[in-house]
Amino acid sequence: LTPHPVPPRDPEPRGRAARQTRDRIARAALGLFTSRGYRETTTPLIAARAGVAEGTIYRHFPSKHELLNEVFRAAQRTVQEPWKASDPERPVRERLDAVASRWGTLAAREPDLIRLVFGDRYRGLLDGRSATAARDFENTIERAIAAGKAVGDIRSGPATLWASVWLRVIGLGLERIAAGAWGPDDPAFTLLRAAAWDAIRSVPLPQNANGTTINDPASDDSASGAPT
Amino acid sequence: LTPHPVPPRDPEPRGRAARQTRDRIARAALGLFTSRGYRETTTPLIAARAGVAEGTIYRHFPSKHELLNEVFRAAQRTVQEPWKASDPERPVRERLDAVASRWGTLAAREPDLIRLVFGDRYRGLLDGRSATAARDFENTIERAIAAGKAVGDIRSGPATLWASVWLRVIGLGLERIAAGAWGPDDPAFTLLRAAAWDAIRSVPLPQNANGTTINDPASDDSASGAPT
Amino acid sequence: LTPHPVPPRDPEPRGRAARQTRDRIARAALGLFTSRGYRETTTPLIAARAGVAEGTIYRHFPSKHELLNEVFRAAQRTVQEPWKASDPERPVRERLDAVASRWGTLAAREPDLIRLVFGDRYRGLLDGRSATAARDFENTIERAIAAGKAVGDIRSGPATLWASVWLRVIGLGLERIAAGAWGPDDPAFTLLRAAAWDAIRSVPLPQNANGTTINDPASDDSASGAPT
Amino acid sequence: LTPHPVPPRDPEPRGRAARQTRDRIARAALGLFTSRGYRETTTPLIAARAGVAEGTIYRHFPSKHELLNEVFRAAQRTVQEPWKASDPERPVRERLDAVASRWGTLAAREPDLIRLVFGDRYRGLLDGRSATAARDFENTIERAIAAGKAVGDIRSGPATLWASVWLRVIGLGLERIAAGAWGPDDPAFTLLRAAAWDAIRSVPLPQNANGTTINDPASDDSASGAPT
DNA sequence: TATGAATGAGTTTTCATTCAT
DNA sequence: TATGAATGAAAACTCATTCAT
Repeated sequence: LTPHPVPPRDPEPRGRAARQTRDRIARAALGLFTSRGYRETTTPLIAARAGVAEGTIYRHFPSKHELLNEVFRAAQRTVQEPWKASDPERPVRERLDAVASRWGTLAAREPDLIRLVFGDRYRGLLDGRSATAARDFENTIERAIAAGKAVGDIRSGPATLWASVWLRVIGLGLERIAAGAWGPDDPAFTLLRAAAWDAIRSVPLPQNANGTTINDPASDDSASGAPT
Repeated sequence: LTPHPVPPRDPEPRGRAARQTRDRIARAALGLFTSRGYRETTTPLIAARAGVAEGTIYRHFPSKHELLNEVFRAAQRTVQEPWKASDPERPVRERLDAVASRWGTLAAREPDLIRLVFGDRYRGLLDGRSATAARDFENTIERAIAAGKAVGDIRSGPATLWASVWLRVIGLGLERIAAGAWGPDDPAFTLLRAAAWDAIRSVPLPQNANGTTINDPASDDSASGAPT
Repeated sequence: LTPHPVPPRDPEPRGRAARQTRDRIARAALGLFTSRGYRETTTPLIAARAGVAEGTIYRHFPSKHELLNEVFRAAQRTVQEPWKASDPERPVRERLDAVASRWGTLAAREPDLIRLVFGDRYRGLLDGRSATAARDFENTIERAIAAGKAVGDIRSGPATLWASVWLRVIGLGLERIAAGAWGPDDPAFTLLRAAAWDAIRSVPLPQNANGTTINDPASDDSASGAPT
Repeated sequence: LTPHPVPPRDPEPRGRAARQTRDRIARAALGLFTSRGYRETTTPLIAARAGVAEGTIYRHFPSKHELLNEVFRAAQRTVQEPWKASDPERPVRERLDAVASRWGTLAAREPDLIRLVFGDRYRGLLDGRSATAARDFENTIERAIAAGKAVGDIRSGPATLWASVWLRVIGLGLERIAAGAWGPDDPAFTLLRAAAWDAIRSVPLPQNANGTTINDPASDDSASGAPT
C-alpha cells in the first residue's frame, strides 16, 4: 500500500554539523542536570546553554527524559572504561585501587560525568536500559569482589553489600574532586581509598599467641594509608 | 532594619485541632516526598492524602518549599535524639555503634523520616536553616570523631572526612532497613556497622614479633563482624 | 498504608458556581468546535470565549479531547429526546417526519448542537463511549426502519443503508436551518423531509392498466409529500 | 493593479523529473490528508511518504495549505470529467445515473481522490479558488437538474436543493466504495442510485380513478430499483 | 534542484498559590 | 479556621517554514 516503506518517524540527523549540535545539547544537559537536578532543568535552559533553539533539542532527542538517559549511558560507558582496562589477573585490592585512582583523574577532568553516574538522585529517573547498564556494571565489580572473597581478601558477608559500600565511599571522594575541593592526587583521596578498602577487606583477626593471624594471610597492611 | 517587627501576615493556627491538621499535612507530605520526590509531589496530592482541602495547606505552611524544610528539620531533630541520648563518656566506637543501632530501629519504625534525612536527593532543595541544621549535626559527630582521633581510636586524616564516610556507610544500611529489605536487627546490619567502623578506625599496624600492634592500643577486634 | 483512601485525582467541582463555569466552558467549546473545527480551536480561544483562565478548563475537563467528547455526548442526548418522545405505535413515516420536524426547531434554537451531532467531520475524534452512543442511536432508527420495511413501507435493500440515507438528507436541511438560511418551518424543509422519505420508502411500481401495482401492495402513495 | 506582472519569487521547477517529484508529493499528500486529516498530516510525514526531503515540498508548493488546495482542485477536475463526458442531450435521470456509475468506478480506483472531493471535512480549509471550483461544479449539476425540472422530471422546489440532496446520497455510496465496503458494481450501489433519484424526481401523484397521474407525465418508473 | 538542520511561535497541560465564601 | 474554585505563569513538546550548502 505504501510504495515507499515508511522510514523511522524522526530520522536523527547524520551530518557532522548535526553531530556537533547534538553534542552541544548533550553537554549542556549534562551540566544542568548535575547542578540543578532533572526537574529543575528546563528545556529553555538547556537550549540557551547549548546555544540552540528549543525545538532543536527535539530533532536530536525524542524527549527530555530520553536525553537524560542517553547522557547517562554515555557517562556510564566512560566510567566503565578504567575498569575494563584494569588487569583481571591482579588481586582485587589493586584493581579497585587502580580504578578508583583513574576515576579521580576523570572526576577532575569531567566532573559532571562523574556526578551523573555516582549521584544517587537520578536512579528513579532511569529507564530500563540505563538501569540495566548501571546494574550490570555494579555486578561486574561485585563479581570481582566475590572472587576476592573466595581467596580470603574480602570480609565475610554478601559481596553485593561490599560492592555497594566500596562504591559509596569512593563516590564520596569523587564528589569532592568533582566539586574542586580536592585535586585528583590529593592525599585525602589516597586516605579515602585506603578507608574504602579497609571497610570491605578481610579483617585481621585476633592474633594468636605466636603473632600470626587466622584466615587473612594476605593482610595487606601497607595499604592502610600513611599513619598520622 | 525594621525597628518594629514585621507583623505576621497570617498568624498560624494555634488550637489543638489546628495542630492535628498541621501534623496530618506534614505526615502526608513526608510520605509523598520520600516516595515520589519533591517535584513529583503535588499540593493536590498532599491535600488528598492529608484529607484536607488544598487551601488548608497554606494556612499551616507558607509554601510547599517551606513545608519540605519544616518536615526535614523535624525529621532531623528526631534523628539527632539517639545521639544526644548517648553517653559522651564512652569511647567513640561504642557511641557510634549505639547510635547506628538505634537508627536501625527508627528506620524500621519511621522509614520515611530516615529516607528524608539520609537521602542525598533533597540536598539541593534545602534552605539555609535546614542546611545549617544538617551541617550542625554532622559537625557534632565530627567532633566526637576528632576526639576519638585524639585518643588514637580513629585513623589519621581529616575527622570531617571520616564523619562523612561513616555516615554514608551507615546510611546504606538504614536505607535497606527503610526499604524493608532488612529487619532492624539483621545480621547484615551488624556486619555493616563493623565495616563502617573499620573504614574510619585507626588501623592495626603490622604486628611486631611479640604480637602487639603499634599505635592502636584500643584495637577492639570484637568489632569485626562475625567471621564466616 | 494510606490512612485515608486516595480520592479520585481531580475531584470535579461540585458547587453551583462551579457548574456554571463548567457550562460556560462547554458552550464556548461547542461553538468553536462547530465553527472552526476541533484542531483549529485552541484552548486559549475556548478560555477567552468562556471568560475564564486557560487553567480553569482543566479543573472541569481532563483534556481538550475529553471536553469534545463530553460536549458531543450531551448534544447527542438532546438530539435523541425527540425520538424517544415519539410514539412507537405510529407508522415509520409519521415518526420520522415528526422527529425531523422537532429537530428543525432544535436546529433553530441550538444550531451548534445540531452541527456537532450531524456533522461528519467529528467522527474520527470520538472516543469509544461517544462512538457507541452515536451508533446506538443510529441503530434505534435503523430498527424502526427495518420494522417499517417488514410491513412494506420501506424500499427493499438494507435498512442500515436507508437509515443513513434518511439521516443524511435530513441533516442537509438541519444544517441550512442551523446556518440561518432557513427558518425551522421553512417550506423547503417540508419539501426536503418529503424527499428524504421518498428516497427510502417502498416505491410505487409501474401501474397496470387497472391501476394496481405489482409486488408492492403496501404502496402508500399518500406518503409522498405535498404535490407541486 | 500592478502594471508589470509581479515576478515569481521562486519559479517552480519545470523539468520532467521535477514534475514527477511534484506528483509524488501530491499523491503522498492526498493519501495522508484523506486518511489522517489535514492537521494530523505533518510535512515530515508527507516528505517521508513521497521519498523526498522536507524542504523539497516547498520547491513545488508554497505552503502546506496551498498543497491541500492544489490537490483538491486536481481531484475536483478528475471528478468533473465523467460529467463533462456525459451527453447533455439525454434526460437528466440518465445523465445523473451514468455519472454516478462512473464515479463508482473511480471510487474503486482512486478512493482518496473521491474522499477528498466528497468529504465534508475539508470544506473549512479550502481557499477561495477551490471553493469557487467546487461551487461551480455543483452549479453545473444544478443547471441540469433545473432543466430537468423544466420538463417535469424533477420534483418541485429549488433545484439547488435537489442537487445537494442527490450529491449527498450518491456521496454516501461513493464513500462505501472508497472504503472497500462495496465493489463499484455492488447491487447496493444500484439501489442507492435509484433512491437518490427518487428523492429528487417528480413524484407520482395519487392515481385518479382511471389510473392516470397528474402533473407527472414523465414518471419514469423503470428507475425504481430492483424489488427484493 | 534538492537537501536536511535549524528555527520559534504556538500547542496542550500542570500546579503552586490566592481569595471570596 | 477551612474550603475549593479560579488563576496564570511556565512546562514539555510539535511542526510549518526557511536557508545555507
